Amino acid sequence: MAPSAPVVTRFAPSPTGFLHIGGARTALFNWLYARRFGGAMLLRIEDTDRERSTESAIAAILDGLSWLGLDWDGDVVYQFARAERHREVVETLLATGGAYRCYATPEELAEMREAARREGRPARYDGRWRDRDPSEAPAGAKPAIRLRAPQEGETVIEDAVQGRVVWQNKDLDDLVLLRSDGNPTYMLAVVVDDHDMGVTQVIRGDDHLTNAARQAQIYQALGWGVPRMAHVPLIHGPDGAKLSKRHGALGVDAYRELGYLPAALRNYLVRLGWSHGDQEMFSQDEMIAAFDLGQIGRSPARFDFAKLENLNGHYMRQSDDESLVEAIGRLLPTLGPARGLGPELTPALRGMLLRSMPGLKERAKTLVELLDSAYYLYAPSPLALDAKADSILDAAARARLGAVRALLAETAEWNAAALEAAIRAHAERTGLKLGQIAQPLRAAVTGRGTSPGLFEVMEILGRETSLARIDAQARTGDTAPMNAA
RNA sequence: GCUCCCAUCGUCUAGCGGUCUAGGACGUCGCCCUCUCACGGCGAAAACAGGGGUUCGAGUCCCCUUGGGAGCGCCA
Repeated sequence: MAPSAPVVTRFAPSPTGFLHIGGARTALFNWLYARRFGGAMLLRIEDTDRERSTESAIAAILDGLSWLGLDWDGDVVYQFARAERHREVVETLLATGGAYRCYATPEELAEMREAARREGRPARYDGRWRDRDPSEAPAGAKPAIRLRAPQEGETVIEDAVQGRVVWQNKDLDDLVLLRSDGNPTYMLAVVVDDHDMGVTQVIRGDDHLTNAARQAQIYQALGWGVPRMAHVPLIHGPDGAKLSKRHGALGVDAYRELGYLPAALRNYLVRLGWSHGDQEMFSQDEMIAAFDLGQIGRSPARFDFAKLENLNGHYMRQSDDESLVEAIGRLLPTLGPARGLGPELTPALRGMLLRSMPGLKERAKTLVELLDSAYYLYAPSPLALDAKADSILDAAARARLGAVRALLAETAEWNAAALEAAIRAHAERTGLKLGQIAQPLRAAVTGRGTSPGLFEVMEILGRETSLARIDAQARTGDTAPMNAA
């Protein structure tokens, strides 16, 4: 259903850490909904917790959104900067009787909760200052300001995802709007900011569902309209438990370093909790055209790396060679050192990578795998053999290598077609299977048991390097195979 | 403990009372292709949590049980 008024959504992370995967999906949903209906997505940083908010977290969130390709409209709103306005709103509430001063001490509050729990009652503030005369206020004590919430009737949220959710007002207590130190609480700040920013549709994690009820009461006290709500189930780890750092609660920057493409992550995320019939693959435009709140599921989804990898492989195969080489280049500062590579691609390596990319990208699921599978292009000399290559190169294989070496050296044209023709002819002559010759050659030339097509590899490596590597393995007896150091 | 939410293959999901002997995707397992590994193609195993209702008819609606999850701060 298309909203009647212009749509305004917002993504409102608190900058106490990186942009995690659940936040990324929430941002994506907000972004898609705004784009779908020609509206705007605003970005608000909820930095009212001065202790835990950091500049680096803000930077990480902004970077993460940009990397994912999610842009926001207008300037970033910083919630802390709006504290004055929040206090002003509380003043009006105090004036109309919608709020009152509460002098209960933290000790009293703790006692209240403990007693409630002991007696099996819901833990809530008992309203002891709700109707007390201000003259009874302890001298010099700074009060917190609480909402005078309705005590009868019910509070209802018509949620686009969860449906109609009802709370009995007797189960909800008088929440704090302004702390005794004069700072606004989150509950108040969200309401005022969403209202002032003209937010028409709130889309957020369903850990906020119960907050929605309390916020609705604030809206009502203020005489403001409540925005439409959509509470999206959280993402769980593979074990069904809450996402932890071990399995998926990584920052989006970590996914970047793991070698995932933004397009793949977007596609994976959009299908986590949302569906459009049987469609699995979505270009950015397709997502926007198809997205709506009604197709979001109500049950939590588990994060599955295997599916993300599959999707990533798909998007890599789809990518043009040039952009994959660029993507590897951007990852080199973090991936290079461990692989004996500098922070930048040398022109020579870049060239070989580009020529090899059609064969390479077919076989890798991530950019990291892509770089590792190209090992033979940048391997230092002497080439290290992995276990598989080592086992392929037994005495018989090395002997065959010797025979093939001379024949390869004689081929006039060093290109894939000519090399293949020469080897095939040799196989036919000797009655060997192609694999009996190709596998030892592959092991000698790449140091691995698997690689892109052998003849393309040899063409790109060039005559000199290829023959040198074959020589290193063909000579038996006096030269031991080099094992990975 | 209290309040609220949820429940289809291992995983993501389609299904919005009859077209469901439940469909797709990932993963898994076979086979084909093949110089290896991938890709691709073909095929297989794999689910409506349990119990009551409602209805001519229930995966689809209602209730209970069980099992998950979230929230219960002068955190956000």
